[in-house]
Amino acid sequence: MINYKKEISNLILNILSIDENEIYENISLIKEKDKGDYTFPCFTLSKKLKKSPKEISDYLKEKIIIPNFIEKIESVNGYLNFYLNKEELTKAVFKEFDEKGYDYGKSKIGLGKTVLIEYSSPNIAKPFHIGHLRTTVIGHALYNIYKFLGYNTISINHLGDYGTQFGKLIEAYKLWGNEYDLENNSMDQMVQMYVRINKLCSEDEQVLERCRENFRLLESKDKYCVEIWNKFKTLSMEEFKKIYDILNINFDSYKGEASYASSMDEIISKLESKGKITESEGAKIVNLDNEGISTPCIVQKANGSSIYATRDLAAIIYRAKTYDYDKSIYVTGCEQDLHFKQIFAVAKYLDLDEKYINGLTHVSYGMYRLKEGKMSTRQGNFIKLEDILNESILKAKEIIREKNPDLENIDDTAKKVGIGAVIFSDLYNSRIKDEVFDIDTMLSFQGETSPYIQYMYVRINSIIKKSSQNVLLKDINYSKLSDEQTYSIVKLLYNFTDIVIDSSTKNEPYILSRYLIDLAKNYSIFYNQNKVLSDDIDERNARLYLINIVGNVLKSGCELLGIQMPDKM
RNA sequence: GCGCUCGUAGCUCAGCUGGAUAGAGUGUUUGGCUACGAACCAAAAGGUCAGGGGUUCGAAUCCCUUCGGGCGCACCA
Repeated sequence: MINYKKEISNLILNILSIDENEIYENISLIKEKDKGDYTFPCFTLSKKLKKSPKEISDYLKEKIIIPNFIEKIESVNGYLNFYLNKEELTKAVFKEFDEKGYDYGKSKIGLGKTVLIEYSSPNIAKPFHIGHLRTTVIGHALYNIYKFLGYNTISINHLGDYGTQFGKLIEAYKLWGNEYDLENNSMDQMVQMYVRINKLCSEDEQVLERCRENFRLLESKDKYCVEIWNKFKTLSMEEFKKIYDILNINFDSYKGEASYASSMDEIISKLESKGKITESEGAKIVNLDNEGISTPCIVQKANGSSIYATRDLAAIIYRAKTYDYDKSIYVTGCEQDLHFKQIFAVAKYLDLDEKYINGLTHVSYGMYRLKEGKMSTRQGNFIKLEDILNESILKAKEIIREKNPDLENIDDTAKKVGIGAVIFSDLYNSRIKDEVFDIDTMLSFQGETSPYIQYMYVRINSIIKKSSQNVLLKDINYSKLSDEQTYSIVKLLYNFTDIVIDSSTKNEPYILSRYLIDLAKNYSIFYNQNKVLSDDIDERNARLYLINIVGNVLKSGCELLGIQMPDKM
């Protein structure tokens, strides 16, 4: 479709010989109503041209020859405001939809580029709690978004299947293995063991030492330790699969931390050959003062076993070789900010192509906190995600029973609505904000929520169904689409791709979430003021075509967020 | 103590690569279902953009500073 910003900047460039970028960057969308669509503020040119902003904008208004896609230009107090030709814009949007259908909005800007997204990455033998929701839904949304833009996208579940925590579990199993029935309710049992051993560790330093030793044994392939480790791993994966099935998520790779441990020696020797390693209290560390990071990075523990930083470094090398990535995104909580700063800095010393270093991106997000305080698996203080999801589905079911008792396949719909609400509530704000976990907000189905969007979608659906018409582009009489509500919708539809691109460059799904609310809201206003199935055939056709595009964008947008669209609700 | 980060309406948050009168939702008050679904729409009230200073034609947005919250700071991940 036509790029208005670019076209408008060309119009100005034809008159003034000024750096193209300076013009282009200054052109922006107008937020206020009735002031036009795009504006070019002339203030920055004022000094350069030694004229007042108003003189410049007046001059430009006189000089610019108005092309077809512009309706009019106004000069207001130094702002040069452009009003688009509504019919031309509507035609462009409709034509695009006619050509692409459900693929409307898809882009090819990512073609030939590979993006890795590491997300979710739960820890084996620990419950999938509400704190894992953010990485999971943000990562999944980004995965879909990059894919939509044409990137070769690979999702990686970097399972937390290694580390001292397993030494702890092994120790717990040694001590009390016969007290727990791991065959039934395995996750709950494992968690109880984990909480119990952590309590003991905090009371008795010697127990903690034994746990570290267990992990060292595991890493050196001690048969007994490996056996227990595998047992925990298998049981945990079954549990995680249940969650991923509910959320409809698959990963391209489940390669966990353990698989990188064997590369530790290679990393250490490479760093040593560069003279980057120093010993401190028996451990091997990399000093990062030169990188502006005052905390050094430990790459090998005093007892010789590996540490997560080393395994993450090994993963970088592996992924560079295996995937030849252009961008490698890590979706984790902000408490790991320092960790990623450190390993991204150390990675510079590993002889990797600069492309791989520059592509490393940490996408961090704020903490979920409980009203009662911080969540901690170690202390057994957490909310299971599964419980939240089930509660939300149940609530959706109740509301459907009340509002639409005759609906068929209630279960399937309740799932789409209930799960959607949980996902959406997590994707509606910028990542960095801390969130106090509030079940009522999360399970709210009114206002700025996914059920709102879904509701608009199903209403569109039933109108289209009732019309039993398939309107063709050639039958559209554009003069029937000249009202303000329609134009607001058309402009939003035009912006869809830009919104998705913006979400990807900022790695912020909320930009898309808010756009979908905006579109749904504008549709609702339109719906309340205009009868779609009008007696005027032209009007009816035009409106049917319009709302069909709205429905498609709402659906594909929601699917990008990982939210499924019901046909009825 | 040092580093990172956040502070906008009663509450939850947009707006932050500077641009026109700071916006939503929710809650409160009020109005609207015999048009295509009221999980909706309309209206009212609600603001010292944490405080102070600076840069600028112009600051919620950039810089400095104070205060307050969160996170991190060596063998957990």
